[in-house]
Amino acid sequence: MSIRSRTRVKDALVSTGFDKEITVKGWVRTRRGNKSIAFIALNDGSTINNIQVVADVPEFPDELLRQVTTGACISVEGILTPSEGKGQSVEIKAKKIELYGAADPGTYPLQKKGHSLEFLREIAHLRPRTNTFGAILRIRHAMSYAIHKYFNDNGFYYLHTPIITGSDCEGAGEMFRVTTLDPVNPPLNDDGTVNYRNDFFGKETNLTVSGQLEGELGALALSEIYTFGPTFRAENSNTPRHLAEFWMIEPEMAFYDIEDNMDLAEDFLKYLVVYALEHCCEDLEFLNNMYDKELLGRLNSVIKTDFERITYTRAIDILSSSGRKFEFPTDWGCDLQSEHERYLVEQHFKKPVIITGYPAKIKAFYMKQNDDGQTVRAMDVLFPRIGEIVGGSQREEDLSVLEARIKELGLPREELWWYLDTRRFGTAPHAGFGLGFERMMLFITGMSNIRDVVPFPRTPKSAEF
RNA sequence: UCCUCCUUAGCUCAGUUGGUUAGAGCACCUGACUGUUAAUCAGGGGGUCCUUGGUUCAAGUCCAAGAGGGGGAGCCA
Repeated sequence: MSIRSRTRVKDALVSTGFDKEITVKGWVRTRRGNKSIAFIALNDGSTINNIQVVADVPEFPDELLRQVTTGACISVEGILTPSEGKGQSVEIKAKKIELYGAADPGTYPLQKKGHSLEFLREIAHLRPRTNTFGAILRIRHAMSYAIHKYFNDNGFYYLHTPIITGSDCEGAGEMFRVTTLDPVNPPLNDDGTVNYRNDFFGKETNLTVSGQLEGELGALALSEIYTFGPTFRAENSNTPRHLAEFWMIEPEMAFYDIEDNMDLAEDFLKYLVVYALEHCCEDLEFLNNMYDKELLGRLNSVIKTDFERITYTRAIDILSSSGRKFEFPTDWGCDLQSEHERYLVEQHFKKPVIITGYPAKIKAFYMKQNDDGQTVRAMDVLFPRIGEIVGGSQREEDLSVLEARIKELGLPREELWWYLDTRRFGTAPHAGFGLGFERMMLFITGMSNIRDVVPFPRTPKSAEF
C-alpha cells in the first residue's frame, strides 16, 4: 500500500462505511485515558475537527503509546465505528499505530490549552497546527480560489504583472531595492552616487508596490483583467493593518466608468463573503465562538445590504455637521482620517460605504478628472473594523490631460513613456481598483491583527521564518 | 516615525507601602483510575523577575537608558 493512501479526517468523520478498515494520518492534539484505554484526538488539517482514535492499551507496546503525545505524528489503521462515547459520532478502533515523528512533551511549544496570538507569532513555524491557524489557512485558501473563480466566471483574464519593476513612479509608497551590487563596495559615479549601469538589470530596480500600471496595459488589450500577487511596501508602518509583504488583487477593466467600477467592487466583495459562508462554515463558526461573537452576524449583514455611496463633499458635510469633535479638521480638501472613516461607517451609516469624487490634489496622477476641475473619479470602499479595504478609480484616458497632470506633479514623464503610449494609441475609458487580500481576510475571519491572517508575516524589524 | 501600555516558571498571569526562602492555574514528570471530551484525583521538579546602570541598610517593586512586544496615530491596501 502506498504511503499516501489514507482517508482524510474530514472524509472519515462523515463516512458511514462502518466496520471497514481505514487508515488515517495526522498530528496528535490530545491523548486521554488510563492503563487500559487511550483516546487520541487526531487532526490532519483537512478540517478543524479531530477524529477520535481509541486504543486498547494492552494491545500496543508501552514504548509506542508513551510517544503518542500532543504534537506527535502518527498513522493509524483501524476500524471505523459509531462512537460509544458522547461528543463525536464516529471513531476509529485502532489495530495498528505507526509513529512517524515523536514530539517531546517537555519541549514542544504547543499545548492543548489556548495560547495568546502574540506567543503564536513567535512560533509561526508551528502555529499552522493550531485550530485557529488551521481555520485561517483553510479560509485563506478558499478566498484565493474564490477570487480566481469569480473573475474567471465573469470573463476576466489573470494577468501576471512583474514583481521586479524598473519604475519608481507608481507613487504608492516606499520601495524595496533589488540589486546584485556589492553592498559594501558598490560602483560609484563621479559624483559619489551608486552607478547602477553595472547592476543586474543595468538600472535601478525595486519590488513592485502595485501592478496597476501594467494592469492597465493588459486591460487595454484583453478588456478585463485582474492581477493577484505579492506586493511590497517598505513603509515603516507599525499597525495591525499593515504588512511589508502582502497580496493584492487588482482588476482593471476597459469600457468601465466609475459607476461600473463600484458595481463590480461591491458585487465582488459580497461574492467572497457568500463563498466563505458557504464553504468555510465550520472554520468561521470556530472563529466566531473563540474570537469574535459578532463575526457571522456581520458577514451575513454585509451581503444583504447595499453599500452606501456618497461623494467626498457629502462625507465632509456629514462630518462637519455631526457635532462630533474630531482630532483632525474636516475642511473640504483635507484627506479623510481613520477617525472620520470610522465615524461614517460605524456610527453614521452602520454599513460599508463607498466614497467618490475626492479632491484631485489628494489623489494619484492617473485618476480621471471630473468636469468641475476640482475632483477626480476615485473611490474608496470603507468597511467596518477595517477602514479602507478597496481603493480605485476611473483612469484618465485623455493623453493631454494626463500629461498636464504629470507635469503639474513633477513626475518623470520619460519613464512613463510606455504608459502614455496606451493613451496615444487606441485609448479607451477604463477603470480598476485594488483590494488588499489580507484586509479582506481580516474582515472574513474577524481577526484583529493582520499578522494573524498571513502564514509568515513580514513587518518592520521582523522577517523570521 | 510619534504617543501610550506591557515584559515575573514552558504558557497565561498574581505579587500590597521597597523588607525573611517570589506564588497560582494550566503544561511537564511520577502514581491512581476499564469510555475520556481542554478527562479527573494525589504527589513532584521547574525562576538571568527582559538587559545594563543608578538610588537604598535592603529592589521583582523606585529612577534612567536600551531591547522586544501590544494598542492608538500617521502613511496606505
